Amino acid sequence: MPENVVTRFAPSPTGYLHIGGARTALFNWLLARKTGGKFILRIEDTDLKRNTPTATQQVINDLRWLGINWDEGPEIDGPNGPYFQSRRREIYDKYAKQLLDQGRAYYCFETSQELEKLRKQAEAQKKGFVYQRPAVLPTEADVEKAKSEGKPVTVRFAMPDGTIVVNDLVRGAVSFNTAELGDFIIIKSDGFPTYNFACVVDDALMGVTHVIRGQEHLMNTPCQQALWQALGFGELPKYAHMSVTISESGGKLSKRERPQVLRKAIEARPDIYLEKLADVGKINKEQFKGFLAGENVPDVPAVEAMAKYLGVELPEINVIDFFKSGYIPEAMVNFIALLGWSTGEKKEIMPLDELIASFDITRLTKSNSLFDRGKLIAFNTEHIRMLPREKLLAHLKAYLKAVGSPVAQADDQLLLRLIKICEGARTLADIEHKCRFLFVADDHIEYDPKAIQKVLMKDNGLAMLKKVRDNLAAMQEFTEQEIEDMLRSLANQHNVGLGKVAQPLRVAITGSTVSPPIFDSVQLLGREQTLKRIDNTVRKFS
RNA sequence: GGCCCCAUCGUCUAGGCAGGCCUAGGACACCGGGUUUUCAACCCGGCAACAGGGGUUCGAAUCCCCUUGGGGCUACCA
Repeated sequence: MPENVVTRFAPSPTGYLHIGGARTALFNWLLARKTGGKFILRIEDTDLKRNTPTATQQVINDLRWLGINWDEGPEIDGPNGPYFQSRRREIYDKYAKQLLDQGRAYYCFETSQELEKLRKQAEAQKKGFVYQRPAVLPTEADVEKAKSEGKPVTVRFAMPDGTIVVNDLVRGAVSFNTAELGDFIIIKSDGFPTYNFACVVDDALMGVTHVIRGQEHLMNTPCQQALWQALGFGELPKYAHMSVTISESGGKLSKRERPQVLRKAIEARPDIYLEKLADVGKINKEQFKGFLAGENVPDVPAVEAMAKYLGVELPEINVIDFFKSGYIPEAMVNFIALLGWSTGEKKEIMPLDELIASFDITRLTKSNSLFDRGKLIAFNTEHIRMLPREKLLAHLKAYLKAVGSPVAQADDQLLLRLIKICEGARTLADIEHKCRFLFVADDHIEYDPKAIQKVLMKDNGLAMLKKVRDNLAAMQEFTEQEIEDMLRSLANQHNVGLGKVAQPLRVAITGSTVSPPIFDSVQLLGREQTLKRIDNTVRKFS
C-alpha cells in the first residue's frame, strides 16, 4: 500500500465497548499499524438521546486494555480535531449549507409520525418506503413559516438518479439503485447531523483512506458515496465491509443480549418477587416494567445486580465482561482477529506483533462467523502460558482488584508464585478460585458437601486425615519437598495411592477437591493454619 | 414486505479470483486412550464438511443459474 493509510474507529458513546466494536477497532488499527499509517479515534456523539456521559471514558479504557492505541482522538490531540462530533457542528452546518445552496439538499417539515404513516402505507403495498421529493423545493421563507408553526425542520439530501457501485474490498462490486435509496435526512430537527452526513464530512476532512466496518453499514455506503461526491471531496476512501459476528444464541452479537438473558431468567422464575428484584437493581417500578416489556434497558449495573441476585450467568458481550471473567487482552485480540480474518497459515495463536505483521486486508472473510467461547478459552489458556510473567502479573493484579478478590492482598512475590503453581490455568479466574483458600479465615472455609462425601466419609478419609495431621505436626522442616516426602511415604506405608492421602488433606484446608498442587498449597498455608484447619474439619465431620 | 450480503467438519477456517496438485488441510469442541496428588494443562489416536438441483467443461468445493437456508439494513440510531 503506497499511499499513507489513515483509518479510524468511530464509536457512538452509548456504553462499554462491546466485542463487535472491538473487532472493528482492531482491524482498522491493524491496518494502520501494518502500513505505518495513522489510526484515529473519533467519537460519534450526535444522538443526544443515546449518549451516556461516562461512555467515552469506558470505550477509551476498554481500547487501552486491549492494547489498541490511537494517534489522534480524545486525550491525544492532533491536526484534525475536535474528535467529538458534537463539537463540530459548524463544520457540518457549512457543508449542509453548501448542498442547500447548490440545490443538492432541501428542507423538509414532516413530523416523525407523518413519516411513520407513509412507511406503513408502503409496507402495506409491499414496497420499500422511499421519501417522495416535492416537485418544488421549499424556500427559506417556507422554513420560517414552518418554524413559526412549530413544525420540525430537517434537511434531506437530494439523491441523484442512477446506479451507485460500491467497490468493496471484501465483497467486490455491489450496485444499488438510488431510486430505492431515496432522499435521506442529513440534518435532524435538533440541528445535529445524521450519521451518514457527519461520517462523510469527517472522513473526508480527516483524510481517511480506508474504512473497515461491519456489513451492517453496507447499505449506508452508497448514500455516503453519493454525499462524498456531491460535496466534491474527490477520491473515495476504500471500503471494506466485514462479516458480522453472530452470537451463540442467534443473530448479530449485541449488547442487548445480556438484558435479554436476564429477562428470560426472570420469566422462568414466577416464584420471585418482582418488586424485590427492582429494588436489587435500584430501579423504579416504571423502569422495571419497561424492562420486562422488552423496551427500556436499564443500566449495566442494574442488570448485573439483578443477575447476581438470581444467580444467573450473563454471557460476556462487552470487553469489560471478558476482563471480569479473567480473560487477558492478548488472547482477546488474537481471537477476535480470527473472527472473519485468517492468515492462511496453520498457526493461529500469536502475539500482537505477529498479528500486525501478518495482517492483510484482502484476507477478510465474507461469511458471518459465530462467536465460539470454547475456542476463546483455548486461546486464553495458551496466551496465559506464553505471556512474559511480568505482564501476566500486571493483568492478574488488575483482575483481582476489579473483582474484589481477597487474593489481591498478596504481594508481587507471592502472586508470581501462585501463577507458577497454577500452571495450565485457563483464565485468571481459575487462579483466583484455586488460591482463594489462602486468604480466607481458618473458620470461614466453605466445605463442598460432595467433596466431604467423596473423600472424607469414604475409604477412611477422616482417619487418614488424622494420620496426616500427626505427621505434619511432627515434621522438622516445612518445605514442599519435605511435605511431599512425608505424604508419599505415608501413602506407601498404607499401601494406597497418593490421592488417598492428599485428597482428605486438600478438602480439609480448602473445603474442596480442587486446589494448586497439594505440597505447595500446604507449604503456602503454613503449618499452623494447616493444622488448625485439619482440626476444624475433623471436629466438624466426625 | 422491500433492498443487500453470505453458504466447506458442531464451531473458526485453508483451498475458490488463475477448474485437475483435494482420497478436502489446520485449529477449537467432542469421543477414546495415556500421564497424574485434585482441577486444569499435557501426550497419542479417532469422529466429522464442499446445503440441494440444474448447467458449462474431458474434468467443479472451485465458474454460471435456480431453490433452500442463514445474516444484515429498512430511523430525525450509529
